[in-house]
Amino acid sequence: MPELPEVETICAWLEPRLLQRRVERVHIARHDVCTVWEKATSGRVTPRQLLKGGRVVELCRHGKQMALVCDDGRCVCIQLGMTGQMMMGDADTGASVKCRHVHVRWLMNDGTELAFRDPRRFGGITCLVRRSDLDARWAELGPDALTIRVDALKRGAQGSKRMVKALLLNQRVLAGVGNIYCDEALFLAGIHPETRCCELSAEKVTLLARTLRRVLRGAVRAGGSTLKDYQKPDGTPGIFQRSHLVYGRGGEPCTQCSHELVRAVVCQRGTVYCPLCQPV
DNA sequence: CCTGCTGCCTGGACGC
DNA sequence: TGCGTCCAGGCAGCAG
Repeated sequence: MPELPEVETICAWLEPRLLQRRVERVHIARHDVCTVWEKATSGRVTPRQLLKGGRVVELCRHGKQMALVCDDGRCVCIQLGMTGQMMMGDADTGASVKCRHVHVRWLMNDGTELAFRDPRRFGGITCLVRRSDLDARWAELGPDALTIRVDALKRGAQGSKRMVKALLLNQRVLAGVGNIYCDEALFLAGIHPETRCCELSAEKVTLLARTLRRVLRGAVRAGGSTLKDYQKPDGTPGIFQRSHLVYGRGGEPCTQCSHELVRAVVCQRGTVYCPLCQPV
């Protein structure tokens, strides 16, 4: 599932292939995956709202969201949800042509095609009219997790009785962390996922911020984690899944102490941790 | 403010 | 081979 490192990898791959290209045509196979920012559902989204005729001047990311920005300020903000993919290739022979669940295609003026595919449709596309709308949308999220600072994390944790896992997964506190990197960071920081935020020492919060940045940076370097659906826009996988220490390893021995890793449900999410290395 | 629950959605795994 | 069932989980919305 795409979290911050996967989206960052996708953006980095797409940027040189999209910048300065013009969107010649937009094909919308499913209108219901598209919404217009701060507009009540007033009919179907138009190709123009999806950047038709615009020149791409910027690709950016905040947390798990990515956006294409055109020279006239129009933007599309893309959330990949659980199973969303961006595919890019030749408009006639690229992989997306014969794929199911491709909901939107952008045909560029150089004969390439960008496609949004999302079998389970937990993701979606938001159209924005001005570049400043994108800033407004992203201002509702917390700071980007890749560069999270200790004081921002402290503010979220201070005096809060919620569990630290809930804190890390809350995109308004910290943007970009999902279930995988949450569990990985908590393991490496030696923090039990059910620890109440107010019980965390200042040292632990500092360690957690540093660990989050380290885990996410490492995952970006590895091109993200490919479990099932995620792939880079050219179809190649990431390799960070090989580095997972707890995620998907319930029942296996802990890499640090050999004790059996526990799988439990925390915050309604499947959660894996080491009961010895991550004491309550 | 917080937690916990539901619903959205498909594909893969598994049991029979 | 083909059913039925369960599970994965990001996020919005709602009740308590």
